[in-house]
Amino acid sequence: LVSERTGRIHTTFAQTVAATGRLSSVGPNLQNIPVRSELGRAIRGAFVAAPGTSLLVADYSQIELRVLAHVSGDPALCDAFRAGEDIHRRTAAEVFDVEPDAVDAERRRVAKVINFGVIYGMSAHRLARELDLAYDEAAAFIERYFERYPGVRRYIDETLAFCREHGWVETFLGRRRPIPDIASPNPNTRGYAERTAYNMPIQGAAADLMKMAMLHLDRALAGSGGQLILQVHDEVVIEAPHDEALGLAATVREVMESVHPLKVPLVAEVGVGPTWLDAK
DNA sequence: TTAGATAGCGCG
DNA sequence: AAAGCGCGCTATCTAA
Repeated sequence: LVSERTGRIHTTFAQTVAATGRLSSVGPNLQNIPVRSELGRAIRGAFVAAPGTSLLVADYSQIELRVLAHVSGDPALCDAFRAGEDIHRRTAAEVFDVEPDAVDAERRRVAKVINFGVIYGMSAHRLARELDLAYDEAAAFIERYFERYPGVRRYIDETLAFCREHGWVETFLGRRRPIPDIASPNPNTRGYAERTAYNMPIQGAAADLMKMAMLHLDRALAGSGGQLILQVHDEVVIEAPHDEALGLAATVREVMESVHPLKVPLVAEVGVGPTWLDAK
């Protein structure tokens, strides 16, 4: 897969594949390079900057949950992000009815799974299995989540009502996805369509924002030696000469955070290093 | 030999 | 795996 022209490996980004508006990466897929395990991290460390350059890795912090706060307008969720809180800690505090400072690691872990899972329709059954809880306990957590974040419940209900009426949903920036199965008589098919319907405006909006940011970044980098070389959904990798890297980091962060004003702040974190691993 | 489907596993 | 969503690649099996 090494290019004869550049001596490097290049992916191809497919722009009309993912139904949510995300890019996909093929030939090879560079959006699923391992990183979570020890061995995985070693593999990611094999991706190195060209001689004389550094890698900048810039990723959006909790972008989907921030989009959820924006589209739902939920007071507690918006409040948490505006205050710069740790969102998983905040959810734990809400669900377990304790002060954020009193949240231990275990309860934060539970809340993290709830934050990522419940809003996309995770069942109490799966939550129970994943967290090794009793079914009734898991069901109670989900119920509690929606009590504390009633705007999220409203967002889901209103999005489903809209989808049932029109047969499609859209991001707040106007990207549409047809959901014909919303009217299916088959409960499994319809259930899948419903979860898809309220997921797409969130995942899709995050994709919209990143695409806009990439256009702005390309423009901002134009006069420099830096260039975009990779995108991994909520993260971009930029290669820049050593002497420009640190200065560009601040610019990249500013461009990404100001791409489009939301009801809550957008936060981007930028790291610099000799490898893809070190730059995070 | 090739195409299509499935299982398993990597990422956000 | 599962009532979380979105992808791509390799190995394996079946059918043509």
